[in-house]
Amino acid sequence: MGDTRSIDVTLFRALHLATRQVTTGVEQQLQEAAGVSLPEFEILSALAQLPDHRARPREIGDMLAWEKSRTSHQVTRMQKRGLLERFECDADMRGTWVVLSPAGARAALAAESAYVAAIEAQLGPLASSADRESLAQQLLAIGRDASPATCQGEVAALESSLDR
Amino acid sequence: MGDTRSIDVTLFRALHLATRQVTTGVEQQLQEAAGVSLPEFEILSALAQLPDHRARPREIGDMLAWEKSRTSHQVTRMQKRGLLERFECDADMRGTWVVLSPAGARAALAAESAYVAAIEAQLGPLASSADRESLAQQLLAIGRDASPATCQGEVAALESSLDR
DNA sequence: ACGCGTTCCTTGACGCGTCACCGAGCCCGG
DNA sequence: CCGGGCTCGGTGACGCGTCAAGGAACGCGT
Repeated sequence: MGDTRSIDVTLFRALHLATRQVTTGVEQQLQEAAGVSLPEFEILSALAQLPDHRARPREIGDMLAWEKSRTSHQVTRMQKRGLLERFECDADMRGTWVVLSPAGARAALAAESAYVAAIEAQLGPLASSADRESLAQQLLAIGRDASPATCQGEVAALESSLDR
Repeated sequence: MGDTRSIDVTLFRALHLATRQVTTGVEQQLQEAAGVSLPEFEILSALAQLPDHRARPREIGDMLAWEKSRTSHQVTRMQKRGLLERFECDADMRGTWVVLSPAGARAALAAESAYVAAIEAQLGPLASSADRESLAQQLLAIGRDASPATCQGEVAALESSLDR
């Protein structure tokens, strides 16, 4: 007996399922290709595309739409792994600089291409690219309309990247 | 300058964004309506729809497509909260029964309607129901095609619930 | 009856993420 | 110059999830 669930519940579950599957695949590939997790890659990538490979925690949080304590914890873990370093900030005595270590820069380089490759391996086999584009648009619409009004900046940025 | 990312990367990010937004909203509503988290609800709901409100950990894992150690940890936490109880299993001395406590049964009841309401509140404002249905189908296709071949059973179950 | 592989479940360590909270430096108004 | 509020960042506790490992019962083949 197929349960009489509303379509929305099915959609909700499908959303989770798809995200979980795709994410797991990407994380595995990223791990074996560059020895880095997805959250690690996000910070690495954010710092790598900065001219001097450094940023304040607050900036990182803004770039990634992360809470500051999340940023702090992640930086601490990556510091232990030797991917990042923390330095005092002369201009603002309560702040710090987060800087890519040499190892971190190397990892960022390796991870960047692995990241794209992994995602394309997961999502590429999907129908036409037109389908993928409209799918992305529908998902962004969900993100925009959802109630907790966090990270609208992210949505806007991604949407603008779609209409060329 | 819109970055020259491939569509797949945008799609990947959109997937995460949408899932995060919707999930956060649902969790909040579930929490304040029934005082229960989403993972807690999943176990509660699975047990509640069993005639005697009990199951072996392995069965729970199968129902939810969870690893057994995940199930074990989650049951332990919920046991501490008084939502569940563990009993020895006479038929198989190495196993246990996981049983809904009275409080758990109450919570399950309250949560079930809150869950559906919360999801509809998040996803309802979306275009037509036809759109939502095709969206769900596309997401399930992603889940089916993705490389780590976990939880294909879940995909199949949800897909069958779509074509009536 | 014995033994050995399998299944059942749990545990501990660890990564990730959130919340509540805190100390310290910054800055602006008086 | 001082005081109060703000921002900066970090910390601890906790929930969630995975992996690797392990103990104990089962059950089947001999």
